[in-house]
Formats: sequence, structure tokens, C-alpha cells
Amino acid sequence: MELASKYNPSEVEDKWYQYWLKNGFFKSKPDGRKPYTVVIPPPNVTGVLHMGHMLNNTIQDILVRRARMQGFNACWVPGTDHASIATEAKVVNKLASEGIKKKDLTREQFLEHAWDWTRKHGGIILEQLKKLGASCDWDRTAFTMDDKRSESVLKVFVDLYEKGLIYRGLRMVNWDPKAQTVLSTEEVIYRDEKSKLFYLKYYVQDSEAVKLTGEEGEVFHKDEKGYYAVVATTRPETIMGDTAMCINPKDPKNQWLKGHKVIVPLVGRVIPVIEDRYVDVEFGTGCLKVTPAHDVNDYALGKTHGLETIDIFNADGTISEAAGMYVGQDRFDVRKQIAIDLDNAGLLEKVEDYNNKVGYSERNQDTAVEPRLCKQWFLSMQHFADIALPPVVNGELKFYPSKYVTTYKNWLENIQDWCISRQLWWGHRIPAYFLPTEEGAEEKFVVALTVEDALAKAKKIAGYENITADQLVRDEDALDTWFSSWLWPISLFDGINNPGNEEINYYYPTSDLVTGPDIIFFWVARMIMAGYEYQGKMPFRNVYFTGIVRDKIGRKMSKSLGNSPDPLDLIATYGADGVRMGMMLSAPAGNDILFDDALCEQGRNFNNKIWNAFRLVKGWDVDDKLAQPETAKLAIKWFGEQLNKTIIEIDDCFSKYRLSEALMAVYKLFRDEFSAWYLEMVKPEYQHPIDAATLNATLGFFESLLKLLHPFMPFITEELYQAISDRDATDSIMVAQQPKASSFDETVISKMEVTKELIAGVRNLRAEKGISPRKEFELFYNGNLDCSNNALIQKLANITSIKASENNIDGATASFMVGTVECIVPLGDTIDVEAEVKKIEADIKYYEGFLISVEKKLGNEKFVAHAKPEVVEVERKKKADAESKLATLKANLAALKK
RNA sequence: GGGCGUUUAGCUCAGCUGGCUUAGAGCAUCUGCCUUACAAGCAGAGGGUCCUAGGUUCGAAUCCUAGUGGGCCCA
Repeated sequence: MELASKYNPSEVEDKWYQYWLKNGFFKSKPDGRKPYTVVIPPPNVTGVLHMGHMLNNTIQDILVRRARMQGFNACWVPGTDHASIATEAKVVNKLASEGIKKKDLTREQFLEHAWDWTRKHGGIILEQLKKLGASCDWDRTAFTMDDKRSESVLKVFVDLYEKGLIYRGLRMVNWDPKAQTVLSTEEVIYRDEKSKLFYLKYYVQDSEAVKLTGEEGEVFHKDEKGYYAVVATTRPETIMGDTAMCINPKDPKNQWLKGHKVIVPLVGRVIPVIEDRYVDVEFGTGCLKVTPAHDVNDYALGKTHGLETIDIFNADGTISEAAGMYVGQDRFDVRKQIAIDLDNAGLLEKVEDYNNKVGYSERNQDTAVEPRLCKQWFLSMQHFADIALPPVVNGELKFYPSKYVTTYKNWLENIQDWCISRQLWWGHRIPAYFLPTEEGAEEKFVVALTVEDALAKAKKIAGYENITADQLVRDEDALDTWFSSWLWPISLFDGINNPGNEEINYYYPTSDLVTGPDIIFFWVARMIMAGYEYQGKMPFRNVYFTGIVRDKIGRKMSKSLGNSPDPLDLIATYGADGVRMGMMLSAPAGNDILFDDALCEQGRNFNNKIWNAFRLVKGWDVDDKLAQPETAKLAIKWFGEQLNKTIIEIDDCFSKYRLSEALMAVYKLFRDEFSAWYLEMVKPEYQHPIDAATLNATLGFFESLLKLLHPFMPFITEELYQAISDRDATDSIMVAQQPKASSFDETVISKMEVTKELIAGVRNLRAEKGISPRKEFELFYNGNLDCSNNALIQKLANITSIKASENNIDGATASFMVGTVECIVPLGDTIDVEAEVKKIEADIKYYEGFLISVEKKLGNEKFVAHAKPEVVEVERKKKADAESKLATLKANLAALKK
């Protein structure tokens, strides 16, 4: 059968994926082998496959496929994440487009819509991953809100509450006014923003009583209405919530304000001037307005100084009744309006441009986060920091690249309690039940897995002995999505509900986690915490942090920029193998990858190279009676050693998670050593048969190469593995074993390097002189040449004989150096003396320069005295070699000039 | 503002414990070639102030100090 000269991935990829699925090669169940476990970072149910997923899952698949081929029981567990804020937002928007408002629905009705959404979109990414070749055990596909995972989450909540680690507290939290939910500190993104600094006048109430100190550095303001203080703020709309003004007790500018009261501009409220060292003397005027309900630091000041808190915002970011003015208007509209009103009232001293950082919601990136006082559920984190820090710091659990250990350490050493409640319906509803209480009395609640348990617990509370189930009101809020994700490596094996079961014992701790550094706190750190808390062991042994996929000019890929290619289009164009290779070639761990279609093109081209090498080998006819030529014996011996050497190199790269280097090693092995050299060495003459021994050895090498390539390029390697010889129905490359090597013969390889150099020298000469490769030459040499590969030199350089140089070779010659050996080719009358002289002179110049640098070293007594003897010896050898080369070159030059 | 990486060819990066033939790879570029597996290919070539300035050392891309540019994390 005639094979096309170009490889067509689209014809083979689906076929082999179906074959793998049909034969259950992706499935894993506990057995006597060692496990190799990876849990997928669950993609959002709202998402579609993007380049980040491509990179991340390609890496996971490479690791998993390789482990499987090393005899491990490889298990890659797929799944998706319910992503409460993002999904709820999408569902709300979808309903809005149908004219349905969330508040018109009951919780149950809304959740029905959300589940519909999830059923419709949730599996899309996983289906797309199959196109990439992902070898996940699909029977294990999980969802963070399926029954087992939900039960695990609620159990853990109850358990941590009973351990006293979960508490309810009134705190200043980050509020997303669009999603109308609280966020954790990690979900706030700070961005630089050009804004304005407003300088507001706060008149002193008893202006007549003001006594200036007259000290140096004093700054006061006075106009016809009396003395006033100036407060600089970026948020003038919050003055309705001001309950104090604060100065630094040591600030000479403002000593005169001590003990006075000032009047909030426009509002007219009289507030005290308090003193606290917290105030930055250098910022603005040194006078700080204190709004305890709307700023974390102000809240702390309010607590210390016993200030009133006035909450002037509604949940949606509009001004509340409590503010007394601008009620119902949006916070940013009010900022503009109040500046005008203040100015008109003569209460605005000045406005300056100012750069500051504003926090935005991670999920609604157009929405500025509002600090807000709320009662929320928190998880105490100190305990978790204490158990999660040591294993990473002492290297028991490894990060690749290791620089992230520092990031991790810094975070854990400055840990803050984790706000785990969200004012959302889509998610795990908090298993807490409130008891009826008097108006204004402190809230009472119980935490329990079921209403029955809750009732039993409630009845034990004094005064509630006769409470009934319908009097219990379950908390409306849901848990932060990460509160389920952090259990992922345990809950996937049902280790929370069913501790010590066969699967958790076998698969846990998992082996490698592959994820982005952006979720090191959200997810990685918290999984480590949960791992030690609930299993007493690390959740994974190694974490591989990928880089961020950017476009070729370094911009992050995003929907709004439209600079992200559709991964499925790429696969259609270059083949999954081509795309996988393109991504991996330039993706060292932790480094961002600047993605360019050209990378995939390189991948596709390499696929084609493999395909054509196969076409060549497949095209040979075998003749059993044919004796094996000397050249083939030499080639086979050498390539066997070269293969072993590269296998060791690849093993080393994988052990350090240097995947792109491992791929580069196997790429060069296939393209340069195997295709460019080995195949040329063993290739029979055109239309001649090959001997059986050489063909078998070649097919064996080819198969080894395919196995080495398989983790990177699963489809083409299966296609060729199946085509290279007849296989049983279940003999797949993906369950074959990787070739192993423990040693190699370096002398065989270095001898061949000299041989290759010599052949290249002859080929170069031909190219330079424009002499056909078909014209045969004799070759003479001067010096100590190892002749064991001469047969190969003759074959590949088209040389009739190789002889030690006699003194006089008839006619003109051309020569080149291989190491210290001079190679001479008689050229008859074709030589260009002038060009040859030029070339030799350039060589002489180089070696003279080199010799000087070496002699400088050796002439330095201190070098000879201090350096290690081996090092000195190497320098002496360099010197001798250079001198010998120079002697030869100079002799040639003299002969040419004669 | 605090902390942590990073800075090597046009681009992306190796370069480990200081010495490895006066600095490497892949890609890109340029020049030849439609040579019989492969033009999605082959054979060559060019391309460097190893960010700067000091220091340590017989010897620095490599170690130290300060700084520049750029990045990330935290506040």
C-alpha cells in the first residue's frame, strides 16, 4: 500500500481514542501495583476549554501516560467544580434574558435552573479534553456538588464547628455589591487606578475656643466662618458615615485640634477629634476621617475608641436610609454629586489627582469591592497553618519550581481567618439552624447534618426543650466553593464519608498535582491543610506549577482581548499531537509560555518527520539470505548506546519535572540521531533489500522511540505502533512498558561523534567546491585516527578508501581538521587556492587567539599552584592540541603558497 | 510600602558544586539544494558588552554588595 507523504492526524486520532476507551485502558482499580494518582484541577461548569486547560491537562496526561508505561497503576480522576459565584451569576443573567428575576423565584426553583445549566454545560470541557487525548478514568468523573462530595463538605463543616475551628463573627468583610455576597480576602484583586483626592473642610464646632500652640510646624486653617481642619479622602461619599476625626498625637501640625469637636461637612453631624498613632502624619494633612462601618482600619479605630458605626450602604452599593441624604443613589454617582455639592457649599478646599489601589471582585471584575460589616462564618486558620507549613518547608512535599515555597511560607505565616459563607444559593447550604429568639437578643443556632440532629441539639439548650422542627430556620447562605475544593483529593475517594476505605488507602496520598500558581492559596495550600487534618498525610507528593499562557507579545490570553485561539481549532489544524508538542516545547515549569501557532506547526512538522521515517522503514524489502553489512553492525551498536544515553537523560529530566527538556531530548534523538544518521547508515541501496537482522534491530529501535514519544504524542505513536507489526487486539502502546537503561558506553558514542564530524567535513567540502555527492574520493589523514568506523565514513561520505597520508599527493588537495587529525581529499584540479588560503588563515587566527587565552592561564603561577590538578591538565591538553593544529595548518598554508 | 523571582543570540530558554577547547539549544533569519522517506524536507552560515557598577578569587554568565529594567505575591 502506498502511504501518503504527509501524516493526517484527523484520520487517526478519534479512532485510537475510541480504541483506548473500548479496551478500558484508562480505568484503574486498586491492585498489587504501586499507584500513581493525579486528581484533575476541576474546571468550572461554566467554562469552555481554553489554552490554560490545554497546557495543564497536557502536562497531566504526559505524567500519567508515562507512569502507566512504567508499571504504575495510573489513575487520573476527572471532574468539575460548581463555581458558586460564577455559575450563579451566569444563571441569573440567563434568567434575566428570559425576563425572570431571581428574587421572584424560590430557592428550590432557582436551583432547578442552576442544575439545568450544569447538566447542559458542565460536561463540555471534559468532552473537549478527550480531543486532546486525556487518559482520565472517566468512570470516576466527579462533581463538587454531587452526593458524595456534598456529604463530605457538610460533614467537614460540622466536624470543624464541633472542634471549635468554625465560628460566626461580625467582621469587616469584602462585599461584592453586584453578586451581593461576601468574598474572602483572596478573592479581591487590587488594581491601580487614577482617582481624585478630595480635601474637605471640617469646621471646628467651638471655633472661638481654639488656642493655637504657636509651635514650629503647626498648620491651621481659618476663614470668615472660623477655624477648620482639612481631611483628604478618596471617598467623599462616605462622610455620612463619619463618626470621628483622628489625628496623630505626635503630629505638630494638628496639636491645636486636640480635644475639640468638628462638624462633618454637608451632614452637619458633630464628631470628636480622637488621637491615635495609627494615623500617617505624612498623608494629606494628617487628619483622617473615621468611618467605622466602611473601612477595615477605621473599624479597628472605632473599636478602640468606642465609636458609633453608621452603615450608609445597602447591599447593592446604593446609599441606605441611615445616611439621611442621597438615599437610594449609587455610591459612584454620589461621589460625583457630593463633590459638586461640597464645592457649592464652600466645603471643598481642593481636589488633586491621585493614584491608588482599588479592590475588585475576582468574579465580577468590573465591581469594586465594598468593605462591609457583616455577620459571617469563619474558619480559624492558625491551626491549619501550623499543620500545613512544615511539610512544605522541610521538602517532604515538593513544589516545582521551588520558588513557590517562599510564597507559600509567607502566606501561611501571615494567615488570616477564612470567611467561608457566601450569600448565594448555588453551592453547599450551610448546615446551621437558627432558633427563635426575642427581638434584639443574641442569635442562637445549632450546627448539624440533618434537621433531626439539629432538633435534638436544640432541645438540649435551656429554654428550648419543647422546640419543634418547623421553628428551626436553616441558614440561607452557601459555602465558599473552595470549601469543597480543598477536600478534592480526599472526597474523590470517599475518604471523608468512608474513612479508611480501600480506595482512599490505595490512592491517597496522590502523586502529582498540576496547577497554576494563581491558586496556590485558594486551593493548593488549603488542600494541604485538609489533607493533614483528615488523613494525617499530604494530599500529593509533588506540585507542578505551570506558567500562564500568554499570546506571543506577552499579553495574558483573555476573551475581551480576543487573543486566545480556540483549542479545538488548533487541534483540527495541527492535530492533537502537534498542539501538545507545541505547548510543551516552550513550557518549562513555572515559566509563562508565549503561545504562537508556529509552535504547533513545529509539532505538526515533527509528526510528519516520524511518519516519513516510518514510510522509509516500512518500504524496505527483507532478504533473509542477505548477510548483515559491517556498516549496519556499527550503526546498531552505536544507536543502542545513544538510545540508552538519551533514556537516562529523559529519566533525569522527568525526575526534575523538566518536561520540555525531556521532550527536546527525545525530539533530537529521533530527528538528528535516528533519522539523519542511523537510518542513513543502515539504509540499503536504492531498490535493494535489507538483511533481516538489521531490519529487526531498526524496528526495535523505532518501537523504543515510539514508546519514549508516546506520553507526549499519544495518537501518532499508537498509529505507528499498530502499523509497525501485527498486534493483538489489546496490545496497545499506552499499556506497553517504557524502555529502560541504566548505563551506556560513552566511548562508542564519542567515537561516532568523530566519525560524524569527519563525514560532515567531507560533505562540507563538496558543498563548498560544488562537487556532486555522487563523485567518489579517496581520503587521506594525518595523525591519530581511529579507523573502526571507516566503513561508515566510506558509505556516508562516498569515499573509496581511507589511508594514512603519504608525503606527496598528486595534484591539488583540500583539507580540514577533525580534532587533531588532518583529513585530506585530493581534488584533482578543482581547487581554488585563494579560497583555501583564506580559510586556513581564518583557522590559524582562531587557534592563535585560543592558544593565547590558554597560555595566559598556564603562565599564571597562581593558577597552576591553586587550581585542581585535573583542571590544569585539561588546560595543558588544550594547549598541546591547539599547537598541533596550528602546526598542521601552517604547514598546509606553506604548501599552498609554494 | 513590604517580600520573592528574574535580567544570557531577533524570540523562548538551558547553563547544577566557579574551570568542560576564547558562551549552548530550539525557533526565527540568511545562503544553497525539488538528492530516491520527508520542501511540513535536507545541507550550511551569520548572530552575544552573559543588564550595569563594584567586590571575592589564580579564575566569575555562575558567588557577594549596590543599582537598572521587567515580573509575581502581599498590604
